[in-house]
Amino acid sequence: MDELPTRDRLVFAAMKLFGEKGYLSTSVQDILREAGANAGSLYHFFPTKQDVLVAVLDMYREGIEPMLLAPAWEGVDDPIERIFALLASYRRALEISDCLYGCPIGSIALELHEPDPPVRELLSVNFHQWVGHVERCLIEAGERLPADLDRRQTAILVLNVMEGGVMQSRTHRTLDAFDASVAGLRDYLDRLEQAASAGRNNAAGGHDG
Amino acid sequence: MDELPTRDRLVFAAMKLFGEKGYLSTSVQDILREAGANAGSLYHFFPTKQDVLVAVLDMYREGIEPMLLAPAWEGVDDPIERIFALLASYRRALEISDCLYGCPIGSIALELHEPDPPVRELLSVNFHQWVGHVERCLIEAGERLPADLDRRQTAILVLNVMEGGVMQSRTHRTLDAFDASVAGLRDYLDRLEQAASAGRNNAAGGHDG
DNA sequence: TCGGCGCTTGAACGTCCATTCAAGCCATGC
DNA sequence: GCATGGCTTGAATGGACGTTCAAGCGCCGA
Repeated sequence: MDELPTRDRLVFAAMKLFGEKGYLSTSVQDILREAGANAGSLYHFFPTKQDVLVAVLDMYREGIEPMLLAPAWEGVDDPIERIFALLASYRRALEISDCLYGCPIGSIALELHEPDPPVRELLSVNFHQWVGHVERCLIEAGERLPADLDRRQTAILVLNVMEGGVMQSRTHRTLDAFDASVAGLRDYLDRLEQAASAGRNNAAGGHDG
Repeated sequence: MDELPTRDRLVFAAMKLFGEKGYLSTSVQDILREAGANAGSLYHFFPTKQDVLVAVLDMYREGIEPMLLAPAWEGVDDPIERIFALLASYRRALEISDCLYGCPIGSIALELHEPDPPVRELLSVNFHQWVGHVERCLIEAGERLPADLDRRQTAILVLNVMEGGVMQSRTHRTLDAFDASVAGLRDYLDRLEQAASAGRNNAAGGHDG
C-alpha cells in the first residue's frame, strides 16, 4: 500500500475539492485534511494557495487527452460522434453528482473575476486545448460538413453548449437544460451535414450560380 | 440632491460589486463603503449577507424587462433580430469593461456550488425568465422557422451561446470567442430560416414523402 | 415638551483564514 | 557514528471576515 508522494496527494486533493466546492470556498485546511498532510508540507511545496491552483490547472492541461478524451472516445471513431461522446461524459459527471459537479475549469473561470496572470493563462490554455480537440474532430469530418464552415467557430460553440448546459443544469438541478443544449447542437450539426450533402450533389450535377 | 434610501443604496452597491468581483470576493465592508452606510444599517435591513444577495437577485428578476430587454430592443421589431440585439447588449458590457463584466447571474450560479435554496431558486427563476423571453421571440418568428422546431430548446441554446461566450471572452480577455459564438448561432438560425422557407415552398408545391 | 420608534453609529467579538516557523524526523553519504 | 538536507510536524500569528450590540439621533404624534 504505497501512498502517493505528499505533493501529489495535495494536488489531487485540491483538484477534487476545487471541483466540488470551488477555489474560494476550499480552505487550505480542507486540502490538508483531504490529503492527510500538514500545513508545513503544503507550504514546503507551494509558496501560496494560488500555486496549488496553478498545479491543479497544469494537471488538467496535461490530463485532457489521457484522462478525459481517451475514455470518452473509447470505441467511438466517427469524428462527429466523438463530439457527442465528449458531451456525454460531462453529462455522466452531472448525473452521478446530482447536477453538482460540472466543468471545474468553467467554474474557476467565472469564480475568479480578475485572476492573476498565471492562473488566467492556464484557464485560457485549457479552453484553447478543449476547443482545439473539438475543432480537429470537425476538420476530420471533412466534406461531411460544408466546405466553407468555420470549424473553429463551431468548436467554440460546442464549448458553449457544454459550459452553458452545465451551468443551467447545476442551477435547475435537472439534466433537462443540458439535454436540450445537446439536442440543439445535434440539430445544428445534422443540418450542416444535410447542407454539405446537398452541396456535393449540386456540384456533381454541375449546377452553379 | 435627494439620496436614495439606505436600503436601496445597499442593494445597488451590492449589485455592482457582486457583478464586478463576485459574491464571495465582495466583503460586507466593501458593500458598506460603496453604499456609504454602516454595518448596523445593513444588518437592520438584512439578517445576513446572503439576504443581500437574495435582494439583488430579486432586483435582477424584476429588472430584466425594463432594464435589460427594453433598452436592448429599442427600435428592433424583428423577433429574430431581437435575439441578436440582446446578445449585442452583453457584448457591449464586455467591451466597455475590457472583457471583465459578463453576466452576473451566470457568475454567481457557478461560484456558489451548493447555494442555499432561496438563492438557487432565484438563480433558476432568472434563467427561466431569460430563456422565456428568447423563446417568445422564436415563437413570434412563426413560420419563418421550421414548424417542428423546439423553440424552448433553441432558447436554451441561445442562453448557452451568451453564457459560454462571456465565459470564454472573460478568460481570454478578447471578444473573439463571444463573436464566434454569436456567429455560430447566426449560422444556425439562418439555416433554420432557409429550411423553413424550403419547407413552405415544398408544401405549396404539394410535395410530400 | 416629551416619549416612542425607525434608523444609524462604529467599536467590539469570535471565528476562520492563509501563512509562518522552530523544532524534529529520517534517509542518505561519509 | 555522525552530519546533511529534504521533508514533516502542528502550534502560533496576524489579519480579515460576518455579525452583534449598546448607545444615540431625529422625526412624529400626543
